[in-house]
Amino acid sequence: MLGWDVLSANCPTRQVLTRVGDKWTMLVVTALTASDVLRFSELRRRVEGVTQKMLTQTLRHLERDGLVSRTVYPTVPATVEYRLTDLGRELAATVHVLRRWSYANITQIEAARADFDARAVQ
Amino acid sequence: MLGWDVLSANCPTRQVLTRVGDKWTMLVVTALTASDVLRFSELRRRVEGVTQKMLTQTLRHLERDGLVSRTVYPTVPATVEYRLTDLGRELAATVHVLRRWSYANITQIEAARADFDARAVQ
DNA sequence: CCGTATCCAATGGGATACTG
DNA sequence: CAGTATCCCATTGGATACGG
Repeated sequence: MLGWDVLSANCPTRQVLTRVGDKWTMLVVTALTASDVLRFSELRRRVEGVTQKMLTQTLRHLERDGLVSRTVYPTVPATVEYRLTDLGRELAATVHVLRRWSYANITQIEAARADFDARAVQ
Repeated sequence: MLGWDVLSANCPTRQVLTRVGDKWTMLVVTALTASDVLRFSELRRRVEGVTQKMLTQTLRHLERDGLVSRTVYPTVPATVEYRLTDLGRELAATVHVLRRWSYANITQIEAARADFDARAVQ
């Protein structure tokens, strides 16, 4: 298949948007962008609010999709490092743009909401 | 507040990622990017699989955030047009990049998954 | 045609406890 | 330290019916 179309119900590219869209993916990618390599516990500290379960799940998904690589060192206790792959860094670049856009426009968005809600009361 | 940080638990910019991340937002934005202006029923046909309820909800959220404008013509039955605002088009540009990236890399991602799953069986 | 309202099933995701 | 395994609640979102 050469021409993908995300608007088609069963286009596999929808899965990418689904993955990117789940609660912690973009935040984990953002944290990894800033630090090159991070251990599990560091990642957990940086992504405020994420639970151990969800961080593990998010990292597994990213690893499965080839976006993050996982390196285990046989120390006691175990040391595990996570970093973005080349493919992951490409995604990170997009996420970065979205994040910058959010920073630049969140004020305008909140103003729009306030305006919308004010009209709705009438 | 000047320095936002999406990694902070209660940074309002997280809401942007939440909004972008819900199931139909990026698809609706994509459809609107391609067509400039669309009626509700046209939008519903283009975004395969979306239900009336979810399309309405997604459009309301986008409208509330100032990303989509809604125009009602007092015909019988009602005619309603949706289009991206200037702010919405900025978001659309980012979504567009993400979509292109998905098209370019979905094959590689699926290969990575197959590889990951094959190893997991061992 | 373009919604709103309701009900309900499925999924997502948090809390907690336990292991190498 | 870095997981895995449950349990369970909250939210998402689909199906259906109805209204302007």
